[in-house]
This record gives sequence, structure tokens and C-alpha cells, in this order.
Amino acid sequence: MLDKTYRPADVEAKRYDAWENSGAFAANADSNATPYTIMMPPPNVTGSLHMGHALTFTLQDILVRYHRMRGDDALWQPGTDHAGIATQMVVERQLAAEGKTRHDLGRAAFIDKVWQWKAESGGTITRQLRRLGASPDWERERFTMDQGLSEAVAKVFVTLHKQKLIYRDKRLVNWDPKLHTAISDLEVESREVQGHLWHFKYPLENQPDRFITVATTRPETMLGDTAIAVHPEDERYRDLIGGHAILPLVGRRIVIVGDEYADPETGSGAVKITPAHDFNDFEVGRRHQLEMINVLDRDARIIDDAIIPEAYRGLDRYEARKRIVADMEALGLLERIEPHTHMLPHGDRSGMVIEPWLTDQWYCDAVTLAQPAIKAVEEGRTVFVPKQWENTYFEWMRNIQPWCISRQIWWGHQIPAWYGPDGAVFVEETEDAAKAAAEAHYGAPTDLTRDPDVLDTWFSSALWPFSTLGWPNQTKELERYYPGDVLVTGFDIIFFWVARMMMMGLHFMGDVPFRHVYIHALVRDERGQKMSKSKGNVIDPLNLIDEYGCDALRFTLAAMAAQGRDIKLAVGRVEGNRNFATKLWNAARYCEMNGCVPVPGFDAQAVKLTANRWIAGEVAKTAARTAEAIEAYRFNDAAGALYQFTWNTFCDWYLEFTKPILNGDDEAAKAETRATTAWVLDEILHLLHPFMPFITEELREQLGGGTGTGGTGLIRAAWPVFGPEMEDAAAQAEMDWVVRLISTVRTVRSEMNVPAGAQIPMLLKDAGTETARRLDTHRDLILRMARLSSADTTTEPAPKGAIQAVLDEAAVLLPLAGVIDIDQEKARLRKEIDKLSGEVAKIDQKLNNANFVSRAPEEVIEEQRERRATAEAGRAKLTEALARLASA
RNA sequence: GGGCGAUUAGCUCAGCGGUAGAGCGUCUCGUUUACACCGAGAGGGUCGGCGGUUCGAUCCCGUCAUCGCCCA
Repeated sequence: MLDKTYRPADVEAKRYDAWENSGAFAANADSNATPYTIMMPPPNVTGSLHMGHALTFTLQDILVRYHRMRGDDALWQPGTDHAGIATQMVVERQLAAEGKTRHDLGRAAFIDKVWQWKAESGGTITRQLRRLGASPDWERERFTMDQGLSEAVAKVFVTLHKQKLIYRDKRLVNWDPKLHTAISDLEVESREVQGHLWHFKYPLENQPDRFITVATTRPETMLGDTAIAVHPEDERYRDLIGGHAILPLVGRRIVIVGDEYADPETGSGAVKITPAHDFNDFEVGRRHQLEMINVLDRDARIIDDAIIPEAYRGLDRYEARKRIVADMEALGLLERIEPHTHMLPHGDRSGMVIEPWLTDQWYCDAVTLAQPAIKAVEEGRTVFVPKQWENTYFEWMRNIQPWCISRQIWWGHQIPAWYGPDGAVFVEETEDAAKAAAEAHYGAPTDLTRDPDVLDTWFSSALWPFSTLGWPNQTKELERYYPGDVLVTGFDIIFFWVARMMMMGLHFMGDVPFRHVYIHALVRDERGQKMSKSKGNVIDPLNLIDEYGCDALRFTLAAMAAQGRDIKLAVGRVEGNRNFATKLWNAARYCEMNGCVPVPGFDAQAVKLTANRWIAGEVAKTAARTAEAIEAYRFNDAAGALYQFTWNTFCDWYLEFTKPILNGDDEAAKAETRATTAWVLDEILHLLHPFMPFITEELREQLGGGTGTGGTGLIRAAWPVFGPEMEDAAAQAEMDWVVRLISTVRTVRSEMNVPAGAQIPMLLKDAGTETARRLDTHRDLILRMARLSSADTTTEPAPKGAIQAVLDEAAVLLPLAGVIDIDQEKARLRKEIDKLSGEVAKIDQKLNNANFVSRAPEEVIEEQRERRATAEAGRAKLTEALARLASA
């Protein structure tokens, strides 16, 4: 016997272990089934499960479980990425607690330490994924630093280098002065900062009394100024172009150039140009062949060098700023200071203000690699869902910049490049190969030094769709599971990852890495705010699982995952779906109590009773609707269809319809109904399983389901598919009539304040033969559900004082003379009549419109006529009833 | 400044050329032996404003307003 309520905590861990241990999650590369592949976006190894993970992995799990049930050979490839900077920071923090830095350990020992950390703490997120019920093929779990994946990285690097798609270049990078590494554009976030605009006067050469005013937000970089730019059309400065100014404090002669970058509307219209410390200035510098003078070191301090006036050497950038402003003021060269709000780049990991800095780095020619990736989406070989995200993808891909892939950290894939004593570079997959190349080059064995830098973590993530399958080896997995069917992720990762997988996949595999990219929403709090620790509005999915059960959380997320809209998660919704789980549990309990156990070989199409034929059709419709919705990534529609069918159709109506049968003495009818009920419940468990895997699996086992599936559980059971012959239109119309009759009586009773407990008689007047037959067939359940003492047809005029309502051609009479309040009934009838009159008038307005009648489709006009006739007939009946009441 | 999206019941959201829907909340009634984490019923919306297309617009187009996000 089932417990009175479902207790998720007792079930979840046990169920999950059983699935995992039985190999239910495993793909089978040797099977004949159609492969279905999802590459799990590898969470950061330092991460822990947050709401965004909960959403994305729930949706992926729904897809995977669904396809598994459809008989596909489903591969959901799990793993984590090594998160270079984040992981290194975690371990460095541990060291700091011991008063050490990574330099105290040295590179090799530090890397050992990171691996040690990974072994101890790196499994957090994958453990938490199990609590979410995620069912990836854990046996195939990969880590981006695994040997195989690292070999893939080396191979890709060397190949791209030989193809000149990876090269070394001296460019401005986003330099993090705290972490001492370059970071990519994507790892930089702009934040609005209240700053100042300092207006400096630079004296013109040979005209000691004339000045040109420049405005800057960064006075300290003036030490590296090599030009002043004015707009070529700007009348104020036209004569100065080609002339020179003298850089105050430094005394350097700098040229005045005409360049459209200078905006005449901003500040004075003239800008100082520091090509080594500003991305825009860098471009101006390139256009005018300006000297690039680096004035900052890796800590963003002013360098200690002869080109810098002694007073500023070694100063922190902000200290230098103060001093320079003060000194300029002392010289009378500070024209004015105005408050200025602007966007400043910050490192997303360190939070430091990023310093554009001129360094040697490795670059990937993203511009070239992007072209096939753009084309693939244009041609629909990869389709984004919802489609509008393709714009975001195109926008970024068409304006892509060279990708700086080197990082000055230790944890990651060390760049496979070795340098000879003269700086010649040998890029090879192994040290031996590099030595051989060097020997060939120098004509003798030569000592080489390996490039100390490592690659951007996203470089290895970009290879995930094929490196995890064994590439560069031509494995059967690679053959079978590439390209994947769908990538599921949030929009914030389109640039970081989706775009780069597209580039690498196309380049190395010759095909897109996935056919669909489903972009889901961001999870926000119930007020629409982004969840963040600093705001304190973070909802921990694990807490929700503890409190409401995993299935409730999963179902909620699916039900709210409407396309193109963020999810504002309110805990109340999870609670509501916990109630749904309880409802299902109790329905199952009811089935159990009534002996509704699955009957082997049961054929839903062969049932005879109308209610059973009807529910079978409803099951078929729901199964089809759910499948269709899942396949279209309309998870909310799928969840909605299941919720409605389970709670409303099955629990509220079908189980109530059949109670009189189960309590009656027609044994054949009882047997059929028990079997049907058990079957419907079992189908519900199947359909809900991808969404609510735990409770469905638990119920199925406890109810002794699983007949015909060899007892391997719902997770391996077949998804229900039915033909159109399951739907019986006549049964549907009949049960629909029963529902409407009961609802009508209930409404009228409630409106007329008939006590809920009172059993009253009902008469159907003017009922046609079909209606009369239906009433006969279903009398027992109608009596029960409408709380009636009798239900008969009549041809007599309505008794005096009867309440009246209309149902199709018949009048529903509740003879309650003396019990009801006549005035109240009159008022009710008038209200109904007014409503119907309004409808008739509205339809007449349409039908009297010649344009409508001539231009609208025939079926629309016909529908309006029918609606009018129905409303008119109803109105006539109620008007008559009102007249009788008035005369009484 | 450029782009994208949103605006529908008190709240959170579906829907989408031809009768405005759900869940939660509210109100009323209810120990009808599966379920009070429940059942029955009700109330509640000129579908952001203004134009246009159309026989017909919550839906399509334009515009404005407000809010949000991304990019500069």
C-alpha cells in the first residue's frame, strides 16, 4: 500500500543509484538504434549548482530521457572544464592561507596541487547534477585537461599554426594587472564609472603662447602620448594638422594629425593619442605610423625607465594620475575638470580595471574561421531556436576580432611552442618533435625553451563536441555521435562557446557540431532581478529539492521555460508543482485501493464503455501533444498538457466518472474500467517520466507496473505512440455533454445557494432521443457528481418555481419550489438572458455587414450563424422560464 | 548611439487574425472514505497609448511611452 503522501527524500537517492548502477544512462555505440546526441555544456570544475544549471540540465535531461524512451541510442556527454583562471585562483587562495604563493612552489608542484584539489573538490558539480536527476552517460565523463582532450588541443593548435590560422603578434590586449594575464574581450565587462574629464593645455611648438586643449579620462597615460588628433574637417584646428605640440612634463615633441576618430562635438575636439594604452588610439597610431610608447608595467605601475620623468617612475597608475594632474595645474596647464560618467573595462574574475597593454601574444584568426560558421547558419545547417538568436550570432561573428588565446597563468594547456636561442619558434605536438624540427633548422641539437603560457580555457571547450568522442582518433563514437542533435544553453554563452564550437567543428570535422541550438531563458528572481550573491536574492536549487522534491523543481522549470522569455521564479510555483506530484501520488493510491492494476495485453482500443473509450482518446491526444511540444522545444506546452490531463481530465473527471462503475455490480464493466484506469495511470507515468523521473519510476515499481518491459524500469520503457483510431469522436461528444450537464447543475446550485449536501431532483425537458439515451447511460455518475436525487426526462411544462438552465436542445430543470428565492432566480435568469442577448447582437452586427458576408470564409460565417442560433434558442428558453416565474 | 525583447486578470505567465486562457492569490460553499499539498463554484481583463492594413486586430504594420537585456 502506498504511503499517504509522497516523500521525495526517501526515493530520490535510491532511485538514482539504481538507474546509474543498472547502466540505464549509457549510450550504446554498437546498437542499431538512431543515435541522439547532446553535448553537455561542461560546467566549470570549480562551480556548484545554481538555478541556471538547474534549468539547462533539466531541459537537456527531458530531451535525453524522451529520446531514450523513443528508442533512440541517446548519448548525453557529460564533463567539466578546467576553468584556467578560476581554478588557479581557488588553489592560490588556499596557498595564500598558508602564507604562500604559487611561485614559492614552482610550476610543476603548483600544477600537482591543482590536480590534488580537483581530485578532492572537483566533483561537487557532478554530484549535484545527480541530485537533479540528470541522466548523462557518466561512464564517458570527460575533463578538458584529460590526456586525450589535451592531445586534441595540441593537435588543433599545431594544425592551425601550420595553416597560419594561429600566429604570434604584438597587439594591445586586455591586461589584468592583478592576475598578470591577458584576457579575451569576452572576459571583460564594462561597468559604468563616475570619473572626470581633465582638460589639459599642450603648448604648440614654436608658439609658446598658443595651446591646444585635449580632454582625457586618463591623465597618467599622457607620459606615453605620441600625437594629438583633430578631426580633419574641424575648422578650429585645420591649420595645425602636420604641426607639433610639446608634451608637458616630458618635453617630447608630438605630431598633430587629422583623423576622423577625433569628435569635434566632444570636449575640445582634440584628443591626445596614446597608442600603447588605448584601443582606439592604437588604431589611430597604426593609421599614422605613430610611435607606441609603453609607460606601464604588468602591475599597471609607471615603468622605471629613462623615458619617464624621474618623479613618476614606479608610481601606481592612480597615484601617477594625482601627481600629474597636480603638476599640470602647477604649470597652469590644467584648463578645467568636469565630472564624467563613462564605461570602464573590468576583469570578470579579478574585478580590476583592465589595462590595455602592448604585449606579444598568440592569436587565432577568428575572422577566417568565422566565415564557414556564418555560412552554416545562413544555410540552415545549424538552426537556432528561437530563431531570433541567429541575429546575435551573426552580429558577433561578422564583427569578430582576432582571438587572443594565450594566458599568462599555469593551469591549463601549455602552448606547444618551443623557442630556440635566437627566438626561432618551433610549434609541434610534442617536445621531441620540436627538438627534431630545431635540429633540422639549426643543423645540430639545440636547447629549446617552451613557451610558458597556457591556452584560453574556451580553446579546449571549443573542441568539446569532437574531442570527447576520441578525436583525433577516428573512433566509432566520433563516426556515430558527431554532429550532435542539439546544443542547449543560455544566450550568454553564444559568443564564448557556441560560436567557437561552430568554428572548430567546421574546420576540423567538416560539419557543424550540432543541428539545433536551443537557447533558453535566464532564471531571475520573482521580481525579474538577476540572481546574484551581492543582491542576496539567490535561490539555491538544492534547497528547493530538499523542500519540495526534485520532480517539483524540474516540472516547474520546464513549465516556465517558454521560448524567448526569462523565467521569473517564484517559490510558490515550485510548491504548486509539489502539490501536483502529491496529486499524482494520491491518484495512484486510489487506483491501488480500487484494484486497478495493469493487465498484461490490455488493448485500450478494444474497450467498450464510453467513459473508457473517451479517456483512451484523451491519452492518445495528450501523448501526441506532449511529444510534439518536446520536439519543438516547447517545454512549457508539454508540461502544461500533462498537468492539465493528469489533474483535470484524469483526476477530476475520469476517476469520478468511474466511481459508480467500480462500486456497482456489473463485473464486466468493473474489470474493463479497472484495467483502463490502471492503463491510463501507467501512460501518465510514461509521459511524465522525462519531467518527473523519480516519482514516476517509484510509482510504477510500487504499483507493479512494467509488464512487458522486462522490469527494467520506466527509464527504458517505450514512449506511448498511438494512431488516430484511438480517438472516438462519439465518445468524446458524449462525455463532453456529461461534463457540461454536471457543470451546469453545479453552477446553478451554487448560484442559487442550494446547500452543497442537499440531493435534489433534476428534469431534462425537450431532450432529444440521443440526449435521453446519454442521460440513461450515465445516470449514476450524473446523480453522484451533480449531487442529485433523481435525473429524468420530461415532456411536461416546467413545474412552478423550478430553476432553469439550458443545455443544447434541452432545458435543465431543478424543481425547488418553495426552497428557492424567486426574486433571486428572476435576477439570475435576467442576467443570463442579457448575456445571450448581447452575444446575439454582436453576431448580428457581423452578419448584417455586407462586407463580412461577402469576404469572410464560408466556414467562419457558418460558425457565426450556428453560434447565433444556439444563443437565440437559449435566450428563448430562459425568457419563457422567466415569464412563467413572473406569472407564478 | 546601435540592436533585441517585453508590456494580456491582484501576482507569475501562456496564447495569437474570427467566442480572452492557466497556475497562484481572493471570495463563497464543502469531513461526497485517493487527495485540505483536497473538492465544487464565483468574481476579476476597453490584451500599454495612438494611428494604419483588414469584412474583422490582443494578434499583422507604423509610431510613441515605459521597462529590461546585449553591443559601442
